[in-house]
Amino acid sequence: MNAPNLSETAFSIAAVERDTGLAKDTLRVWERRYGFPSPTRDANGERLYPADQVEKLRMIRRLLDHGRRPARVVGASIEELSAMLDACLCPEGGAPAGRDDGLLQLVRLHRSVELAAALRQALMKQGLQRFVAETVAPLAAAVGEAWMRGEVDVPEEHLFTEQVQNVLRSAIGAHAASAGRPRVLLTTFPEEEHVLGLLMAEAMLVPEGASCLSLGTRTPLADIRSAAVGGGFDIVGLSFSIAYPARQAIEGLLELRSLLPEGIELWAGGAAVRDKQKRLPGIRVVGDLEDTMAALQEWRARNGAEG
Amino acid sequence: MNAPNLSETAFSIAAVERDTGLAKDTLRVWERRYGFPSPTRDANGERLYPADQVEKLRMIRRLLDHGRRPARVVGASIEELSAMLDACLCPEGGAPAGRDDGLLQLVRLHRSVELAAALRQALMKQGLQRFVAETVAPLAAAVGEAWMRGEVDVPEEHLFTEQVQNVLRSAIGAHAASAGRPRVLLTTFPEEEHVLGLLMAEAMLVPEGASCLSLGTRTPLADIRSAAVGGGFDIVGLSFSIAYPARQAIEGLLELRSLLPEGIELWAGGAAVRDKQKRLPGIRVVGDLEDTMAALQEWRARNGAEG
DNA sequence: CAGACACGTTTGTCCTGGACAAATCAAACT
DNA sequence: AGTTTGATTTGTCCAGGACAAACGTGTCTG
Repeated sequence: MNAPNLSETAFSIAAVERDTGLAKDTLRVWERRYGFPSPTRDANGERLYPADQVEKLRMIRRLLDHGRRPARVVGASIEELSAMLDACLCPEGGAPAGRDDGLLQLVRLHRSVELAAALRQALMKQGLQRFVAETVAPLAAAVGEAWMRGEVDVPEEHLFTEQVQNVLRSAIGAHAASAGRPRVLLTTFPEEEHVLGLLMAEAMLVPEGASCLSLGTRTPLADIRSAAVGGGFDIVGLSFSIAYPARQAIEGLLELRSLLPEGIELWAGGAAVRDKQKRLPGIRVVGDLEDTMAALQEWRARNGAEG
Repeated sequence: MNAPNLSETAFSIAAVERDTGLAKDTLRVWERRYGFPSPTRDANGERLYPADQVEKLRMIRRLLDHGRRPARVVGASIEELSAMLDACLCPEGGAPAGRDDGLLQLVRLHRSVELAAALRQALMKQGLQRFVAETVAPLAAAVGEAWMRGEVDVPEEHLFTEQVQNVLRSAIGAHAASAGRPRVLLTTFPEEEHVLGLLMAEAMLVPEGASCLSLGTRTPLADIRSAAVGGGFDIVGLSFSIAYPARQAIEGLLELRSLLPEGIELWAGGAAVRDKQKRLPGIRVVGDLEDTMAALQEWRARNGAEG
């Protein structure tokens, strides 16, 4: 009695917007067009979404992030959605997690203390760069896949991000602040809030003697420009998660490119820009973490003689 | 020519919502009622907000966060708004920044390397808890004030947050993971993305032997509940920045209180809930960082004998 | 056969103008 | 001084229409 039955609680349209990330307008227009969701109404005629419909909406959201289109997923049954989520992932490799299954299990089971210990141990054993490339990146991919499947939820994803952040920030901070070149400014666009990509990039570059400054996530374009120009940076690095719309990434990158002086390079990495190099003239698309190192070598080859 | 004149750029209603935190509905209803903002229209009849109006909206937003009411601020001139902002801040202490002026200057001037060094030095000198209470918290307040006055902008605020985060996460990570009581789960509500409050709380509690787990920001209510229950936590701690609407904080806290079993305490801290204790029965409002320690002592007095 | 172009469809976001409940303020009252 | 009552302010919700950008598909070309 103290804990209300979750199956009976219902959510306002504002609550659903924040829990699913679907705009109020979108929720209303789906109802009009597809007949789903079909919320009840309170005494004042306002929508009340039952918990199971909210859950279904969250599954739909995940499928949309993977490129499905609404007409094919809004209105499908729970079972069909579940099947689609499986189909989204299976073809891309039978056992994608591999040796990191242990860590993924720790995330799943909320074993935060053990997770932190295991991460630190791996860091000690591998060194920062290999730790990022061989442990953190695959684990992040595995968590992302499990998230897509609905096997991990918000708290697990947060737990994972927090623990990795703790370890990486400590490790990066342990390096003496370098005055070396290139000077790299790292951040994301205003709609992107995933920070791990930035930290992984920083962790790869700092041991090489580059001088990195991360502004964290969600920096407006104009502010990226002024920070880069005012701070005397050689390179601006942007990170994009898989949820970031590719179209928006390209548009934003081209605009930023036109804002920046030619002397400052623009690098972009992450799932949203992979394989988009040809549509991004004047921008260095960094395919993966190893490619980051290659890009750094190239920069030094270009600028070493003159700089 | 290469850099478009900022005074000529204009923003869509969605961009203004993102930059000011004012909902689209609110922007439209203000225009209808107060005649401000008064955006132009594009070829398609959609609102286009000039940059100076967006700037004014940001000032208005700051005043609303400080308790002013819309009728008195929407429609005032820039000069009047500026005067109100000064009046908001001056009475609360002539020289609020004091000894941290030096650090604030480093933030203002983007001296990231010096800032990081100064923070680490202060940490070494003061120890973690005093560092948080005497250096980080006043500096955060000073940055917040400067933000309110418009003297610092997005990049400075990000720079500050990142550097403090680096130092605090390193320091917290340096403590051996404790198995002690109480076990505290720290996070924020979905609309709140400021993380420093959580880190400061964690930095105060961990040296006392409490066992803290931070889930980071933006955790849905239902997930807070399941993480708290499943993880065997004694206390759930929520952090609210000054920008968080007090009404929404109270509503959310009461709802979460009803979701949590009685055995788990609920603590709330931050500007948005200060002095709201009487409206929050069953919830411990933590006034400031010292009060966090007091609350911890109280918990141990209550639970030490039996637990 | 890869890639560029044109065309119909899908889809998210914006619009107007009305409505109302919750929050707040002001005044009268124990 | 604190509480109750009534008037006003204010944010959010609703309906239903509109449209441009994104997308899928088929066609043509080198």
